[in-house]
Amino acid sequence: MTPVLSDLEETASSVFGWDHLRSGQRQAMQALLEGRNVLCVMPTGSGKSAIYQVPGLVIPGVVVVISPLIALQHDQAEALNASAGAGRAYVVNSGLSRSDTDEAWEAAGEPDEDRRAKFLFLAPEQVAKEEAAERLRNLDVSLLVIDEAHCVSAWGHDFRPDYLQLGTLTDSLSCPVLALTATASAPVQEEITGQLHLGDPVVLVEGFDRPNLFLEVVPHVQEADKHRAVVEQVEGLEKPGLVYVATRKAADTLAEELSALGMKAASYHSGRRASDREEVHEGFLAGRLDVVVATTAFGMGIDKPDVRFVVHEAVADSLDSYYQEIGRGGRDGGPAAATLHYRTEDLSLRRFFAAKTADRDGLEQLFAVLRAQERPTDLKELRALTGLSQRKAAGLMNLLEAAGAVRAGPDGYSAENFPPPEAAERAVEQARIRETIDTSRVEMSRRYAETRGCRRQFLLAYFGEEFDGSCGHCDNCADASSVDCEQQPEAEVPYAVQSKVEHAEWGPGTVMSYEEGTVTVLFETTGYRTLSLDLVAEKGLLRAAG
DNA sequence: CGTGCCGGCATTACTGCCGGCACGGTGCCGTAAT
Repeated sequence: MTPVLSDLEETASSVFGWDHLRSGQRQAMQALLEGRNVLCVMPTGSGKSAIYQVPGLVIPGVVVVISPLIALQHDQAEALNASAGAGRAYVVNSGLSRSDTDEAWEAAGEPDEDRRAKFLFLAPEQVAKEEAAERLRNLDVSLLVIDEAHCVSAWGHDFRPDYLQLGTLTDSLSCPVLALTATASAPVQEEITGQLHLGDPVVLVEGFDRPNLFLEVVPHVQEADKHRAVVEQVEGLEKPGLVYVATRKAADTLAEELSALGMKAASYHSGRRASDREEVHEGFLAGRLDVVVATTAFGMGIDKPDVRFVVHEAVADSLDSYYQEIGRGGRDGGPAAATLHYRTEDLSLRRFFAAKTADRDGLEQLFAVLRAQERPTDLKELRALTGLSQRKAAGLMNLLEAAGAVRAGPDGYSAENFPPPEAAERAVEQARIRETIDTSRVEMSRRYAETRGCRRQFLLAYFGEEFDGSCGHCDNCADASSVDCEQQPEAEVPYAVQSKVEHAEWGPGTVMSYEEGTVTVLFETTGYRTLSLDLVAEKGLLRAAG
């Protein structure tokens, strides 16, 4: 018997104690019951997890959740195991003993529905292993969930290449797929659904605007002055709050300084011991800390309502990251400050991190080995033949695939008919395109920091949302002498926002926003570019496309 | 690309300045040494 909406509401109420489901949650669950793939872009704290937890209990089979951090997986599994009737939840990762791992897989494969594990949490690196993929294919999987799905786009290209291998997994399972994230601009949404092979997905996006965040940018010339300003601001602000810095060392130093001033401050970054990180995380959530000074490592899994400020001592690498980070402020709806202390020099570190150097020899070697195979070959076999690590092999293969030099099929990869040097060259070109795009994302951070217009309007335009007039709640709007905080008149807009255009040199792109006589377009191969509207009109630089 | 640390040197002060150079962010995994 096919479950219906009333079954979901009944389960939500009896198991989790939620008396009614929000409309977004209901729509997503309904679509999953109909067997559709779903991408949900909804703020943290809006009950995203319910979207898989409730249907998971209603539909027979196992819910497989791909989640980026093991610590997060444990928290989620524990929470599920703590609610009576929620079914058993297991995690599988490298930290488990052989017997614990076997126990989890056996519980998930248990034929008796009543005794079967309902939830299985894994990192993408687990499912990239052929052994685990095989085990998954043999399970009765009711739903595949990709949690924190923006990681596909943010990390898949280099840091954690196994994220881009998840498309193979979605292809091999016949269940619906649910991708969840709190923040994703339109191009990031497209990349998620594309990379995960979500054919014809239902995309549910909830409003991005956070009107209670006061957006502010404070420009500085000298590093020392900027640092002093951060310390002074944080000292004066209502606690608790977060400070984001660019380096581990800066996190430690600033946390010490703030502590010396009498604040309960701690640093958080990946260089600290796991136990210390856990203590900081817990301490912040429990209200034992006033301030956490952190690198980008801190954030996922932080759902604390009363964060009163998110101060940045350096620009973020993109507005996607920035919005994610400031979005941790003011979740209770109360006022919160989102202040960026800005120096143009800080952009160089972000550009440095955006730089990618592809391993041409490695690409050529991997491609040559694949081309010598007579039948499709999976990554495990190719690793055995080349001696490459999983991470390295996956990274190279992602580039070759993006370059169209290899094809992924159900039984593995096959090489197109290119000479290896040409395949490598095309893949190197893909890495170059990626670098250009990432650098242009840094450039959008710069434009946000330097805009004299309404910052809320700028941010929302970046995320593809229209916003009429000025917000009255950013530094530029609050400043009466500010030159321009008004919406551009509609008449001056030659192409609609989100419409497709084409540039003679830069190829196809999507119109993102208009500001102060310019138009910003996201081009597929060169990233964000801002053009003067006068020049566009005069030289006919853009034309409407498909 | 920019920062900050280091050694060297000049200084005539228990400091200051300069040039050169290393380093900089996110987390899985699995294996080896304790």
